Amino acid sequence: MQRTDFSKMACSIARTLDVIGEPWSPLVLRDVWVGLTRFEQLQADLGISRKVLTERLNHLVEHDVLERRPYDRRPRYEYLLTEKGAELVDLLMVMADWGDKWLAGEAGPPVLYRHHACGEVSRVDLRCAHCGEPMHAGDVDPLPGPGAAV
Amino acid sequence: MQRTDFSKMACSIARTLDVIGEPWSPLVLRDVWVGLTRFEQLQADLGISRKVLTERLNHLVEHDVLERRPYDRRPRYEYLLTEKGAELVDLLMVMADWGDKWLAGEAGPPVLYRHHACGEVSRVDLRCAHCGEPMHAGDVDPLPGPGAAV
DNA sequence: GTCCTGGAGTCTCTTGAAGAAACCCAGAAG
DNA sequence: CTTCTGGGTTTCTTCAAGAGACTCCAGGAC
Repeated sequence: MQRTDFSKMACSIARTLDVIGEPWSPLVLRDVWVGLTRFEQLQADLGISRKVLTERLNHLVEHDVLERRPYDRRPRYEYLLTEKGAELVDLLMVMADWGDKWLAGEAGPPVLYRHHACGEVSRVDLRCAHCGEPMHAGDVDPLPGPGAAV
Repeated sequence: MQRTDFSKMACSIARTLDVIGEPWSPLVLRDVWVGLTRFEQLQADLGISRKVLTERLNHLVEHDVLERRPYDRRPRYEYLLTEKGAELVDLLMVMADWGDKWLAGEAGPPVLYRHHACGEVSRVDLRCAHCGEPMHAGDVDPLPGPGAAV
């Protein structure tokens, strides 16, 4: 694929893609989130090639999204979400929400989310951290920030 | 790449990836969002190969995320966000937010977002659509939904 | 000790996608 | 009638993804 290096771009979207933009990476993260934390489990669940799974796991560990931890004396490891990784799962929830709305079809969403705080099956809602009002793509103006390109 | 077909999986994350998971697609969407709507503009800004740009644009149009529209009598077209596409930009904002927090480094975020409603530079916040409390990956339990696999 | 098993990778080979860059086509300008 | 410009298409090369066999290591059975 001769992948372009997104990490150097002055764009947080591109930089994020550099971490989880490769094929399978988000699904690996989802699986770890729901408790499939071992190599064999991930390989079986995703049907991904072992070589690519190895590469993805290493990449995610390098970027401090997953932590590789022995779970037994033998060469047995499991992969756990770091704090950085857990916040990426927020992104996955938003992704799932869009898919639920636009791609689920007749059958309805394959997965529902029960919110601990209220106990209800609910959806995620994007709000302004400052005023609390809804904040969507059309509700904002992008402006150059301190880290903008020269 | 012999890309795996994510669209058949009973997972809204995988299905969403089928629409914008290919390399460059999110960046194409971002560019269209900020007003780079024409083939030449996109190609110049991203430095993407023309062939791949053609493929991505066609794919996004097929999936009703972008709309291809003539802007002159001649063979001149521009690409615009549909409603479905605009909601994908919400996802990009969350992606940018994560990148701002974890990958921006010394310089700070390259782009800031001013919220129309309050006029402040702000960040996006994930809340429960039901109770309004914060809703993050650790605050929910996933359960099988109506469209779950058999 | 020797054998067996299971987890966690590595290696090899083939196919196909990404990149680069040249080429093509329609309509307008001169 | 030639040139220019936007919007692609074509060709060719390189490199990543997929498939699946093979390896390595530790512990337990014998």
